[in-house]
Amino acid sequence: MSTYLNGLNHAQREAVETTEGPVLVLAGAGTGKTRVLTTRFAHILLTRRALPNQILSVTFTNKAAREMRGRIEVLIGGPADGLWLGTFHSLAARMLRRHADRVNRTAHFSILDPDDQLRTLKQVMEARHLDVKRFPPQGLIGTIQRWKDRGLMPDQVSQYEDLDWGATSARDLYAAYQDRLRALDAVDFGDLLLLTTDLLKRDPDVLAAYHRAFRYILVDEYQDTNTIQYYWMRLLAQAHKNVCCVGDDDQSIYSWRGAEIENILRFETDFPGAKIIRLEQNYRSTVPILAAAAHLISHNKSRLGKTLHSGHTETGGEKVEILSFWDSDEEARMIGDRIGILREQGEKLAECAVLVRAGFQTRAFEERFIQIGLPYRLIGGLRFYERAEIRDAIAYLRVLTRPADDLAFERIVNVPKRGIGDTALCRLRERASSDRVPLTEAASRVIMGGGVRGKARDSLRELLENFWNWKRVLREDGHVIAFSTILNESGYAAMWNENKSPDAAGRVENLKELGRALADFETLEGFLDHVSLVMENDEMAAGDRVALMTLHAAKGLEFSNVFLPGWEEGVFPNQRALDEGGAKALEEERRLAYVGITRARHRLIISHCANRRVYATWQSSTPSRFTEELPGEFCTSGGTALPKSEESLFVSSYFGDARVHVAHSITVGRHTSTSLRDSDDLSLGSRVFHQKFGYGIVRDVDGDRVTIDFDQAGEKRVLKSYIEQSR
DNA sequence: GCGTCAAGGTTTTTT
DNA sequence: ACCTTGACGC
Repeated sequence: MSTYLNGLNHAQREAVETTEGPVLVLAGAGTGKTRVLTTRFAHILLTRRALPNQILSVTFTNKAAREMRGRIEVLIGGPADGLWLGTFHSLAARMLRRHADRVNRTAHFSILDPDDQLRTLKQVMEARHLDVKRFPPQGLIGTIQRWKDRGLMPDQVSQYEDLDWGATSARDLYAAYQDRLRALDAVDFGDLLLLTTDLLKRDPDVLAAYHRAFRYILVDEYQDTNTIQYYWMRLLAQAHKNVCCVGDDDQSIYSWRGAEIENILRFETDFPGAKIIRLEQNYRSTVPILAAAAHLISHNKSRLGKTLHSGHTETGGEKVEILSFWDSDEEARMIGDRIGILREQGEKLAECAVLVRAGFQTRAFEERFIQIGLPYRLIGGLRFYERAEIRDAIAYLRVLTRPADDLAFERIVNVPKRGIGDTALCRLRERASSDRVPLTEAASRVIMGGGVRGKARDSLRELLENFWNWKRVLREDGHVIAFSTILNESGYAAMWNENKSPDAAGRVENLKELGRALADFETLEGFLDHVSLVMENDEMAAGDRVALMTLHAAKGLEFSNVFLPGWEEGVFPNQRALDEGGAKALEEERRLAYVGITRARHRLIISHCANRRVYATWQSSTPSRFTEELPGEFCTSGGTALPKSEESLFVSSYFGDARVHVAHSITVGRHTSTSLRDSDDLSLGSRVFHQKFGYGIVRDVDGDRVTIDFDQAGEKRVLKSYIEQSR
């Protein structure tokens, strides 16, 4: 009989067995969401409602897709090939390749990474003589991306939300950028969904074909879908409406990327009669951890309302620890030691995770873990394909397979150095734009026509000849052999082999790794997509290691022991997020804290530091307001920093010969922390002291920045937190 | 065309 | 403190 249904609770079972019609599963953290999704998948197969390739399963990350694939393979007892299972972007890419001609691309279009995007936009701006300094292209990329997230083509952007951008406007630059992408035979991440959705809207035949192809649709992490993802899903689901979306509004942490929590509310409107199932039995965490999560998230106002109950009968469990440390080095040291103790007690390192708010926080931990020889894996960070050597190697492959890919050509034309510099490249660009041909073609024309002379000409000719040879090798001997031929004959491999810098060896290793990965693919096309959409940094993935990652990267994972360091105002909640998004952002920060807490099964240790290094200087910091939002009866406090009551005392002291009002002054060893309280008002004309520039008079105050006329250094704009008032 | 030096920004989170 | 970028000189 159907053993795969055994052990499901009532709600889970309902979510699995309600296969027909629209279903929205509101699944709290640790309520068996993934289990429901995979069992539902298996149920549809085993009751012969559909074949494996007739189910479209969408996940948010590649990691989630891999895990789901693995679990499905266990359930159906065999390899799960040919499934339509992946991220929104990878599934959309797969569709878009099939119909590339309908969106003015070849089937071999390139998928640009963020770096390529930026270069392209810069070029577009420079072509219009826009000052890249006054109008930062990064900002414009963000604006364009958000428009794409909302499904807006350039001509659909209303003039009211258009922005002036020098002599032109953001919308016009968006249009020009899209034209440039088309000329490059390329798309960016956002286009994968935008162009696919546009095609499905425009072409009823294509849409109908997908309606026939997919009988069932499953969507994971539904709370994090943005508008374009929602349109895409709705278009595909509208015929049969057999769509099951699983999500948790309390774990919505991607609004900055255009995620719309409204999609959950919209679901009931767009799919009338949708069945709503709530999963509220938590099987993951102990009572104190659940209590901490529930207490914290109850401070949020905008929630759909969902109560998490413990699915366990036992009521024990260690209290949540809240620790105070002097600075981030001590925090890393103590957490490292603590993990060492856990290991001695028989805990697996792979069951320990350190989850941080922002990437820069991982450094202190990496340094400490290396020092004490604690094996760890850094998840996220610089992804494999973002490394320069990988991008270079890929660019060589792209130049050969995608003739219009000027970005790839420009990237490698002078790497390794061949004496083809700016002047030669300018000639090529001029020729390319006047003849309306890609750079590779322009290069051969310029050589013939004599536009470039000397060393540049010889090198360029040699490179083009190499291109021809490598293309032949690619055709005749396949991509694996071609890859090593290219690296050797181009001099690229030699460039790194001869490099004396300490990371050169690692780069050579990465190139070898790339070669191995290449061998896993039948075609170069499939591989290139894999690299830009899926490939992650897995060099340190194997073995029993502590996981070190951002909270965002931790979504969907669970660990027995979870450390949440850096719970300080400004770091978490993140000041920049609050500045940009206000009260709404605070709630999202709180949801992020909720995600962090609910990753823990047995042990949860939250910590904060009294001092943190910001760029080159020390700043004192106060514990995160979130620590106040945890239930006291389920928490204990500890750590090595001074107790909070003493810490918040205001102490008058002398600094040099001037009396200074010190917000917070703790002295341990040689460290002394002094700073101006945020609430301190600086009046114009008052005399202040700055640690680097000395004494001066306040001339202007702008938020946390102050313009000061220094006695010695002249007028400077400095951060308020670095100055002290002298009275 | 390439190397050296100064200046300025950097640290939010990701497909 | 670090890294990337641009200006300048050879």
